[in-house]
Amino acid sequence: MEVMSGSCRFGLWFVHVWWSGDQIFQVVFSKSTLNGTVPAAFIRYCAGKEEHFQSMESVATGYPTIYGRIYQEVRKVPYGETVTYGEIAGKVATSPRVVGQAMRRNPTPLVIPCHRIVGKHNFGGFTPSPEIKESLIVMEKKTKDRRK
DNA sequence: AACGTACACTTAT
DNA sequence: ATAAGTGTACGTT
Repeated sequence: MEVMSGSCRFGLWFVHVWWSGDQIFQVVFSKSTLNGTVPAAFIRYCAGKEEHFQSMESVATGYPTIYGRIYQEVRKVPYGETVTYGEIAGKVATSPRVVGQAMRRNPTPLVIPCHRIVGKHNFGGFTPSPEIKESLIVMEKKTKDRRK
């Protein structure tokens, strides 16, 4: 199938998505828009709905390296919650630092919710900007609380 | 192929 | 506050 691309709004940012069917190849945050459509799940998520991207699959979880297993673990952390780099590291028998690197190179944020991974003593980073990470966490917490 | 460096971390001084 | 330990990727020999 042909690979599609497009973007949708998230706050001051746009999220660009390259996908084909339920395969997600890449998602990047950008200040500028990009013509085309994105899967409905992204639109729902950006609108503040609780969205688990359950039906989507990221190419990254299939990586044959340790990154693949890290991404699979990260996918399991639930909407509105956060875990530490160290906890993920423990599950796949590697060091927290490696988890950090895997997050930095994550080709598909949101589908693989790297924004829910924080440091034990600090917030951790996010590319292109930690502000995004923070607003994602805040947004998720808010919608989760609203559900109660 | 080897080597050095850079990290979105953690734990112990 | 600082240093040492850590694993992987990546650029440069």
